[in-house]
Amino acid sequence: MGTTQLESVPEPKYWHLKTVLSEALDSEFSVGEILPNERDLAARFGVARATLRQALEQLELEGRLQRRRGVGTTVAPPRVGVAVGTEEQAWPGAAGDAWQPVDCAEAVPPAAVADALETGRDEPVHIVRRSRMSHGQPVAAELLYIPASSVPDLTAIDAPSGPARARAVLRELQHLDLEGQDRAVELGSARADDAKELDRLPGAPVLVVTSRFLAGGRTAALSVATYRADTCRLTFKESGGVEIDHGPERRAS
Amino acid sequence: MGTTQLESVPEPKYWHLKTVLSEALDSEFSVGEILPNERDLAARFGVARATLRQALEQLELEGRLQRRRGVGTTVAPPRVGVAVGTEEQAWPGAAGDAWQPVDCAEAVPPAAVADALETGRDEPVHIVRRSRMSHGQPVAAELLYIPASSVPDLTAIDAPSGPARARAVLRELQHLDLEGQDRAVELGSARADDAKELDRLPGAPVLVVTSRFLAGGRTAALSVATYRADTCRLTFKESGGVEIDHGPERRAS
DNA sequence: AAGTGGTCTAGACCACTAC
DNA sequence: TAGTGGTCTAGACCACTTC
Repeated sequence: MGTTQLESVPEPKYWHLKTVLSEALDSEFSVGEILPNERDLAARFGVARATLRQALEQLELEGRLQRRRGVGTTVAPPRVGVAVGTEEQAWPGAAGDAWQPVDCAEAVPPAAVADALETGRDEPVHIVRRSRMSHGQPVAAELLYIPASSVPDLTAIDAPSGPARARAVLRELQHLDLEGQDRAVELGSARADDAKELDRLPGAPVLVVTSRFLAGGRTAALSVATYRADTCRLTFKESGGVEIDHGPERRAS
Repeated sequence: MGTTQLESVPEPKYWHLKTVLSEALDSEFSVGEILPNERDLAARFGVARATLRQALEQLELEGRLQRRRGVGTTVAPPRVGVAVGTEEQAWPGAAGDAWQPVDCAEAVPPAAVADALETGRDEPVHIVRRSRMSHGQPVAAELLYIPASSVPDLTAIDAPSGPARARAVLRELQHLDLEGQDRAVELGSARADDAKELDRLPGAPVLVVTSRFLAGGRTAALSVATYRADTCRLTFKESGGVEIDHGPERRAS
């Protein structure tokens, strides 16, 4: 371990600043407390505001700070654990689902989605929008892509759009036999619409969870969920695990 | 869907720039190609270099670009899928493990780790350092924390440190009954040592995967793995899934 | 209206790579 | 040595929230 030669690099100012601020947060501030404004902080540390901001940005990325335009910078609470890999295989919309249907429409999906669904690139699919809350705050926004062939018995009687339509589509989905599922997590930045729903600015870092639901030997539904990367820790429960409460841990420094 | 009122926001320049560049990348550049340098690009678009850099930063975060000091900015290949949730429960170091032992030492872990392991905060544990490659590039660095009580039969004959020691510790670990495991993913920034191993600058965005290995009713080992967020897509295979090849997909725009 | 964070500029110098 | 991206400055103005 500790024997990597420190190679006389002049540490960037913002990096050092970040360390100093991080320690100050641990010892001198409590959750929710408001920090001095950026101009004052920069002056206090004798750096330009842009440099100070570079340090704050990193701390926000790590979930230590929360900044809101017009308000100020506050000390963030520890990240909330958000369960993603519920072990029991279940379709979206099954009982106990953490998501809330928001809307539904029929439209042509992005090419990458169409390819995964093996629908034609010009073929419209059902797109269900859902949102997920935790501790009173929005933590994720989801787009669920469902080919018409996955919900063949959807009646024209159901509402043509809106939450009622979304629920109808999800209800039909339950009729299929779920054969397996498949998940991927990657870093992304929030699109304008997701950002608004997550109460962040466009471009904010998000964890993008792509899930494929398999039935009848093909992808019967595809979910693209964007989680706030600053406030969320995605948890995956796997077989045999007892219940865990990570509590107010910090990442190993 | 599409009915969120567009509220007359003047789109920031860097955001618009990002969009323009993104489309240019799709249509006019191929993977590995070198972009014009930042000063030229900024001049070409009529913006300050800092603004141009803000756009490039986002594109790099999304895995579209790769920037290397002294070299230039190149078009990044699609993110590589890296399997994380191998369904078969197995201890680190089991056959077929994707990780390569690098080093091993005995030291006091960070407080958060000690708490998770339920060891005393001053009690040293084995710390195994491992690295993971994919397509010839380093994609992740890991610290594995193993309490002495989890490997009681570790003999003094084994090497006191280095890769041989690491292998010895891992070998002993296999003797325990793995009862379950537990995983979490969150966004972080690379520490200096991880950054060097991942061939990135300190502070680079990483996906931190924390895994707990349960045996004998407690946490017998804890792994903290940091994956390059720019180049990796973490994949989780779950029950029943057929093999999937996401291929050169892009995230749904 | 006052105060906050967000965007943007036009420079400068530094660290690193490649020739 | 020349060229690249990385850091830093000292300003300016804008968008947003709160009072």
